[in-house]
Amino acid sequence: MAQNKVLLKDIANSLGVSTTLVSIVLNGKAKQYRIGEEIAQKVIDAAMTMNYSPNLIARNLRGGKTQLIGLIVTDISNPFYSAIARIVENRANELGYTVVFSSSDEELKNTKKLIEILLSKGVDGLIIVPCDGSEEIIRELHENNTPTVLIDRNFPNSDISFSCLNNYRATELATQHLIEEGFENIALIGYKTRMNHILDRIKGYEDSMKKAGFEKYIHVKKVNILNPQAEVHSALDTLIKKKNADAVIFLTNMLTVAGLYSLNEMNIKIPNDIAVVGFNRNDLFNLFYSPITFIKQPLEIIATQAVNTLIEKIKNSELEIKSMVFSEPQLIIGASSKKV
Amino acid sequence: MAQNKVLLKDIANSLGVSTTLVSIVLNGKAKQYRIGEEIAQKVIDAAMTMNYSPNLIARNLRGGKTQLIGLIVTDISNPFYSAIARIVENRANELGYTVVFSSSDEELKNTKKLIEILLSKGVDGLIIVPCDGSEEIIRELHENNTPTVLIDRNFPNSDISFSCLNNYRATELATQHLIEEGFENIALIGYKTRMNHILDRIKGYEDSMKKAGFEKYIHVKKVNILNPQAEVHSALDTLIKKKNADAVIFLTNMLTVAGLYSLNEMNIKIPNDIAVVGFNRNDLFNLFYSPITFIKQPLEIIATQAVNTLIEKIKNSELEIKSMVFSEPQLIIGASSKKV
DNA sequence: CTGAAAGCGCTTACAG
DNA sequence: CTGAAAGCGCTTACAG
Repeated sequence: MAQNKVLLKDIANSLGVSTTLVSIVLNGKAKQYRIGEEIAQKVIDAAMTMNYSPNLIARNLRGGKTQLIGLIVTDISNPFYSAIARIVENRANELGYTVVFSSSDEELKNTKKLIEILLSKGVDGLIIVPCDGSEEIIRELHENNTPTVLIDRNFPNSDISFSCLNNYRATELATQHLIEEGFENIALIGYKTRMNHILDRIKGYEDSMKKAGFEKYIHVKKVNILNPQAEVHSALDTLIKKKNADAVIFLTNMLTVAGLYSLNEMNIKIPNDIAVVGFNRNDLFNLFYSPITFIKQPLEIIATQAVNTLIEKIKNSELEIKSMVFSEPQLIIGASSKKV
Repeated sequence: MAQNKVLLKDIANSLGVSTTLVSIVLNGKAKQYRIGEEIAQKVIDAAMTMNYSPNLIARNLRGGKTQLIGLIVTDISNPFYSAIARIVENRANELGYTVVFSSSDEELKNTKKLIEILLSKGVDGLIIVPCDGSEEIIRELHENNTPTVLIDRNFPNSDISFSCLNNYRATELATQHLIEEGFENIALIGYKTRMNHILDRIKGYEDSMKKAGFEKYIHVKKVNILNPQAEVHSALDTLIKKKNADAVIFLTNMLTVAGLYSLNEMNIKIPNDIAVVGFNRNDLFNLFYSPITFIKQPLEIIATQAVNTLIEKIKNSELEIKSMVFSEPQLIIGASSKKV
């Protein structure tokens, strides 16, 4: 790399000392090795004036660490994941790490390939939003002692650390709120998937409906996670026209946006014709003609926690660190879920 | 790094040949060095079965490349930049590269630090959204022969390659459209900056106003790029109440969103009280009660072009590749700019 | 056609 | 207190 031409050797030569000495001083181990104060200071000054910056590649070769962590999300251009990415970046930087990101598009084969690529680039560990079917390959990672933390989604009955939302509680909050507002025929739109985060959200809804005695109104529509627009549209059409739903909960940010497009198109008014609860904050929700009630995830906590756990694992590879954190959701109430 | 314990040496030993031989074969230089076909095949087979994957760190130390490129945006959680990041990622992957991203928050000192970090991680080149005041340090990069391409913004009178929008044309389109619709007192809200992309956008507007004989209606408000909300609010207040503006053009995505929040708060109706043209696509614009007319950037082209140029530079470091591309904007017309 | 050896820039036992 | 030397895993002249 064209830059950073100043080497340890250069500053050693200029001072007439060994590179060992310089390396020790610059790594802050002068005291430990009882290096003379004056000479230590001279080294530090020289490094400053010569604008020395160490070649991390070389340093890593020797120690086996790159201070690089890999982040695999499903799509970095999804605002939910880019918000997470930003927090991961900030926290990683604070701890001296740099982030390599990549998008799996919810595909197992992409996830597999990205893991391989990131490992060959020498990342010290991985933060992964796992896609459907990825449990096996992620377990292998874990068994190979590659520090790994799941984010946003988790595998139940697994030893892999994760940081995600208390998903059951999220829909419980939403459903109970709608019931309190006087809605009864409350429907739900989620994804077709075996992933736990969605299943938990569905369960939180179903249990709340049952508890209120609304079993008969339980309607769960599952759409394809890739390109949901068309299926969301027909699901809404059925729910409104056939099932007489008076409220609908969307299980993700993308589903909520897709739903709002459809409702606008169908000329269905919120909350007069149907009440809406969405997932994850979005400027759109606040500025919509009927501000959308939504489940807010504590992203800052979720993402920071994931990074903290990962780096703890990286630094203490001999320890079996197992951190499973569910963070609490919050319901932000707007006009979209108010009875009129 | 727990994985990939298989070394070049291991496969050399298992075959009773030298690491040199293995290295050559695995780098596809068997023909070039006229290695025996059978032995070459044996090496390849062994590498496969032993699941060898090279230590890129070591390879890079030797003077090779990391196939890693750095992307510095101002904020990865800004939907505009995360959209770019995704396209950069896709194109880079297609070409065998992986992306390390980071956010500068428009701060020169962050940009500087990030460049240093990314270089010390061994990236082969950089794609940068330059912030105000960063011309000097980026020129240094360029002079040090670090492959560098600017994206979204450019420096005029500079030899640094870039891929960005034809910014002058963007506001020319917007202003002419508003004028054709019958608006006259058209204001503009941009950032306080010396950066060229904003200056060009201002100029495109001013020239169009002059050409239409509306010099007297030229109002350019510049707000602080960090935390623009409060300043946008007071700018709009002045423009509407003091200057009687009948239309306003926002120069970025974030400014447009901030403007919509303010207009809602002030209970100003679009387009009845004021017409609006925004910048960059956003679900919000489409779903707003009065769908927002906006300038659409050909992001796919802009980002792909940046990656192509960067990788061309990386691969042909002896060539002086200078690629300066302005892509054409498109005006997507909604209800927000229609005369009522 | 193939191998021994040097070297990338750094860190860290090991001596003294 | 300080330095000579080995080694991290790989590539690439240089020999033969």
